[in-house]
Amino acid sequence: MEAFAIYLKNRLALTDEQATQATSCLQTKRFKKGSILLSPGDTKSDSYFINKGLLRYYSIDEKGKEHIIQFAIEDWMLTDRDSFIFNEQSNFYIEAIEDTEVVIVKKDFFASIKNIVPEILELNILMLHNSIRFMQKRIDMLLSATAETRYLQFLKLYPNLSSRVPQWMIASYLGITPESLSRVRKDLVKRK
Amino acid sequence: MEAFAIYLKNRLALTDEQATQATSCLQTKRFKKGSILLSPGDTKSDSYFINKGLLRYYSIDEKGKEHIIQFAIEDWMLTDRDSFIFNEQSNFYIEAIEDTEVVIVKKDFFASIKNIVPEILELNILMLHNSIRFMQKRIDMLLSATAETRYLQFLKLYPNLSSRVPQWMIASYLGITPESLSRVRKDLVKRK
DNA sequence: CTTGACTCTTGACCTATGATAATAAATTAA
DNA sequence: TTAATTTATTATCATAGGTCAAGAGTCAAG
Repeated sequence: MEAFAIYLKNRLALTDEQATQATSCLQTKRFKKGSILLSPGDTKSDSYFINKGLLRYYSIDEKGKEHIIQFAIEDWMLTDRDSFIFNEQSNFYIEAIEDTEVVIVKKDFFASIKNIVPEILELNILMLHNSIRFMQKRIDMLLSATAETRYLQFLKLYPNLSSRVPQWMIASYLGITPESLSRVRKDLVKRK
Repeated sequence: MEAFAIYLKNRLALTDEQATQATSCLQTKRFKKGSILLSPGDTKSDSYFINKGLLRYYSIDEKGKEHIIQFAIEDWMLTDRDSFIFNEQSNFYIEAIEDTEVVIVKKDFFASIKNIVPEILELNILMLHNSIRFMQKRIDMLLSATAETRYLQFLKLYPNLSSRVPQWMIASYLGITPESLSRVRKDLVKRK
C-alpha cells in the first residue's frame, strides 16, 4: 500500500479496502533535485503529499534573495493556498531539495473523499489548526528572538532536517544571511 | 439579531430562524479596556467572536517585551489553539485594547452546530486556509522586509486599525521598537 | 486645575547582523 | 580525473535598528 493510503488509514480508521479505494486514482510523480514544481503566477490545482524526499516553499524578493516559508518532508502535505484553495496566482515557489516522489492530490480528491469518509473534514480542521499554532510560534520567534536562539529552536524542532538541507537554506528559513549563521555556529562551538 | 448570528447567516445561507436557534444559547460578555481574557498557563475552552471592540493576542518574552501575534476586531473570531483546540496550556495573552463585547463560543458550539448546518465544516476549512495564507505572507514579510516596508504594508492591510491602536503596539506587531517606528514615520513625512 | 501615568519624539551612542570579498572545501559534471 | 560550480568559512567594514535617557504632549482621576 502507498504511503498516502497508510497515512489516511492511520488517521481516519479506514479499512484497508477503503484506504486503497480512496487513493486508487491518485497519481505519483518524481521530481529530480532542483526541479521547480510551482512558480509565482501559476494557478495549479495540485497539492503534494511527499512519499520520499524534501520540498521547500519560498519567495524571491526584489533584490533576488530567497526566503523560505516552509520545508516539507516525508508524510507531509504541501499546498499553495493562493493557487489550490483560492484559484488565484501563487506568490511563491515550490522546489525539490532532494530527488522527491510526491502524490499529486487534486482538488476533487477532497471533494469526493468526504463522501466516503466524512470524518476527513474534521481531521482536516484539526490539522489546519495545528499548522496555525506552529506558524504563530514561528512568528513569535521572528518577532522576538536573536539569530542564535532561532537557530537553536530550529535544531530542536527539526532535528533531522539540518543534515538534509544546505546551511544557507536554514539561514534563509531563519531570516538571516548564511554568513551570520556560520558565525552563530562558530560561537556555539567555541562556547561549548 | 446578534452580530454573530448575522455573521453565520451571511456565510452559511441560514434562515433567520436557524441563525437565531444556533446562537441562542451563546453568552455575551463585556471586558473593560485593559482586561486580560487569557494568560499563559490557562486552558480555556472559550473562543471569542468580537461584537464590538478590539483584542490583541501576544506573548511576553524573558526580557519582559511584548510581541503581538495578532489583532482582532469586529466580526473576527479569536482563538488560542493550544488551549481551545488541543487542551494544552496557552503560551499567549489575550487583552482588550478597547472596551470590548465578545460572544463566548465554547467548544461544544461547533460540535452541535455541525449537526444543524453541516456546511459549517467546509466554511471553517476555507477560513483556516485563508488565515494560513495571511500568516505565510506575514512570515515572508518578517523574513524579507525593512521596518519601513513592513509599516507601509501594515497600513495598507489594516487601514482602519492604525487609528485605534497605540503606536507602540503597531511597533510590537511589526517586530521593531517604538523608537524605530517613530523614526520611520518621521522619514516618511519628510520625504513626502 | 493639578498630578501622575502613559505615549510619542528626538538625540547620542551601541550592537547584531548585513554586505562584500577572498579563500577553502565539497559537490557535481564532464 | 579535472574542471566548474556550489557551499561554507573568515575577515573587514557598513548600517539598520536597538538601547538609554530626556523632554514634550495627552489624558484620566482626584
